[in-house]
This record gives sequence, C-alpha cells and structure tokens, in this order.
Amino acid sequence: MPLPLHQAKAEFFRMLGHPVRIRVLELLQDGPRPVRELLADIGIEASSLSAQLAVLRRSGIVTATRDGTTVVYALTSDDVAELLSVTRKVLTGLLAGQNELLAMLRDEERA
Amino acid sequence: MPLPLHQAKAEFFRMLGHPVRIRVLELLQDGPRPVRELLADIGIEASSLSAQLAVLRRSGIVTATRDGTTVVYALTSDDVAELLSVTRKVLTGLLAGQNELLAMLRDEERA
DNA sequence: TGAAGAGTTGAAAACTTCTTCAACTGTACA
DNA sequence: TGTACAGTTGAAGAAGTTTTCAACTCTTCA
Repeated sequence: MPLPLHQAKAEFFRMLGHPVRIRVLELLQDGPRPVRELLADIGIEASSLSAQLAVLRRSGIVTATRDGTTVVYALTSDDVAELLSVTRKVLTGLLAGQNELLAMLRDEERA
Repeated sequence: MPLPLHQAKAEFFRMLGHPVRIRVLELLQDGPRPVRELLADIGIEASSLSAQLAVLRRSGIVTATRDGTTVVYALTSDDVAELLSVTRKVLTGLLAGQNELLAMLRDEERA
C-alpha cells in the first residue's frame, strides 16, 4: 500500500510510454547496438533519438558505453524481453475486445 | 517493424503511467470493487478518481457496471496480474542497480 | 594543431496530461 | 414529485513531455 512504490511503478511505465523508446528496447533485445544502427532502423532526427535514449538511460533500463566515436547501447536486464512479451499478450486481449465492439456496431448497422 | 504497433504499445504503457491507475489495477486483482471502496482505499477527490477510472475504461483494461447507485469496476483480463508481477521483477532490478551506484558514491566519499 | 564526424545537450514552442471546481446524470426513497 | 446520494463530466489553469534547431563535446585522423 505504500504510495511511493506506486509512484515508482507509474514512472517506470511512463518511461516506456513512447513509440521510439519501445522500438529501441525491442531492437536491443537482439543484443547491444550502436546509435548509428538504431538511427538507421528508426529513421528520425538524431537529436530526437538522443533525447529518447537519455530517458532510457536515466531510468537505468539501458546502458551506454563509448567505443571510439561510436556509442553502444545495451539492455541492463534480460527481464525486459519477458515484460514486452506479457505486454503483447495483454494488448492482444484488449485489441480483440475492441474489435468485438466494432463487430457489434457493424451488426447493429445491418439490423 | 510496423510503426502503428509501437504506437499502440506506447499508448498502453502511458495508460498505465499514473500512481492512482496502478493502485486501482492492483486493488482489482482481488476481484471487482465498487467505486466507493476504491475511493476509501485510495483517498483522493472523487472527481480525480473518476477521471483516472475513465482513462482505464477507455483503454478497455477494466469494465464498469452499474448496480443501483453504485458502479462496480472489474479487470477484463487475468493477464494484468502477470504484467504487474513481471514489472515488479524488472523494477527490482533497476532499483537494485541504482542502489549499487549509491553505494559506490558512498565508497568514493570515504576514500 | 585543426578539421570532420558521432552523438549529446539546452532552449523555445507545440502538445498532452493532471487537478480542481462546478455543474450534471441517474437511482433510490420519502 | 422532490430530495439526497453516488458517480461522472467539462472547463480552466498548472505542470510535464516532445520536437526542432543551434551549439557543444569528444574522438579520430590528416
């Protein structure tokens, strides 16, 4: 029941709440990657990606290490894969539920 | 690699990104609850709770059913418990990592 | 040393989210 | 019918987030 713990959980989810950050975490599941590659895969402004990477770094979910002029990012925990997998499962259920509603609306229309 | 899917995942996490909403989901894990009880447990303004419940409803992760003058909320999916459980695991790792840094700072101080 | 490339950061503007307060809807019960 | 209670909603202001652009740091290599 401690409020600060709910606060921490909420911050964690907010940290995940951006399409580019999700994309980065998914790419890092296959192993560490230099910024250059993330940039090529995602295709947004470098400074915008940098800002999102900074959010991930601050949370501790990824680490950045410099190797010459390139910076390599990596996940700090293997559990991230599991988190994304469970998320897919829950999301599948939610979207299925929404499509059911859509189908019901369609049926009303036909009546 | 579809962008709209990352968008959907990000929206899902943003939906979870509020302490009151996390609290509500945790309370609903033990079964459906009337607003009155949620209100008593959480202890915020009724209108503020209502706004957060509306966010959860809109996402489809909970349902609201009216029974007389009371409205009862329930989870739509059992998988939410698993999601929260994996989150606890990842968060445990992150916070442990931060405490390690804290410990290192303390050690530097002593040197 | 200095020029070039990789990545990061700061500031301003656009956008989103949260809280509060007042007004509203729906149900029960006298 | 009308009063009271439970819960929701809308609007306005405050606070936080994201994007863009320019400027900056760090490393390499001539």
